[in-house]
Amino acid sequence: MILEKKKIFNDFATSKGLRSTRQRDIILDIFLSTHQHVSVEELYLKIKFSNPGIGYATVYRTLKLFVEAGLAREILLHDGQTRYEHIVAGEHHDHLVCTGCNSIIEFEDETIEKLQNEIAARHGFMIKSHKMEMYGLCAACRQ
Amino acid sequence: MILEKKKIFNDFATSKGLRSTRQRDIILDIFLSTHQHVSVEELYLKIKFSNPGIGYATVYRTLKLFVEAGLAREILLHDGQTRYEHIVAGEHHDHLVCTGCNSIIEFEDETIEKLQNEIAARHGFMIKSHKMEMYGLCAACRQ
DNA sequence: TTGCTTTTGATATTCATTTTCAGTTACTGG
DNA sequence: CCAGTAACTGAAAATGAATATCAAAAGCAA
Ligand SMILES: [Mn+2]
Ligand SMILES: [Mn+2]
Ligand SMILES: [Zn+2]
Ligand SMILES: [Zn+2]
Repeated sequence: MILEKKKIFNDFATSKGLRSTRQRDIILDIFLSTHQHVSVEELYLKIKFSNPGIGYATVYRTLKLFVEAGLAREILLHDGQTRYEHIVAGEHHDHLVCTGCNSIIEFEDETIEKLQNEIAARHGFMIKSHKMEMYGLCAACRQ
Repeated sequence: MILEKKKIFNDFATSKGLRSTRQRDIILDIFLSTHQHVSVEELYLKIKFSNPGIGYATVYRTLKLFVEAGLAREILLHDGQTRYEHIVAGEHHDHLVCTGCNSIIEFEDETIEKLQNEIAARHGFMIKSHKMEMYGLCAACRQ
């Protein structure tokens, strides 16, 4: 799994003529070791802990490369922090975001995805990406 | 329609103990005269034109009041600008956003809304709001 | 190694939005 | 109608996430 993702990134880097650097390896390792929906800040702090030398800008730059490489997806919720999550091949999900405890529930719904495509088709629109988020209170936060 | 919205805001203001000010009246008038999806910047410039004295902060503050009053909805697309649109009672729509020409197509889909509620219910989640946007190219921009 | 190019990290900058605060204005009740 | 008081305003400063800058460092091909 992890080796596979590293290979994907290396192949991407090669095809783009990017150099192999210690920083990118470290950032990828640590990104792959995180759970879903890490903010840049969180990831930066985690990296900083074991690798104090790595700069903020490099983390930002590298995460964008992961997105380009198809390893990560950018998640913009309503807290002004960009988050990243792992892309699992052939899988897509959307989010229920609890405004009480900031937890995120993931869900998949084939029917909705299909309806989205129909709506787009009806308007002659070509979808490149979509976002669907529901904000509210999770079971625990409803007391 | 416009008078009705003004009444909604006045009632809201009264219920909250807010004072009636010239600035809020002007900003509401001009907001009501705009079309969908105005950015704060756009609205500010429009206001500035006829009322040079009104400050940026007041526009920001007042738009948030409109949201609270149920007159406006905040729209966060992915261009770093917060936009506001009019809320029409008993109506809800989502957006197709063209990344080519920045146009926005609105659509309603009862089935999707129903499915969203079912998903939320299944997770014991209480929805307060949701956002659904599809990004891509509109018919014109596909050439 | 050499030489060239990319990459990095510290720092400065940007840009939307929020906060601050002193002066102004709206309401209350006498 | 006025005075007192609390809310409101606008200019400017502050914030905070993200990006740009640029000199030094590192990767790579020969
Ligand atoms: Mn997710
Ligand atoms: Mn709309
Ligand atoms: Zn919760
Ligand atoms: Zn278009």
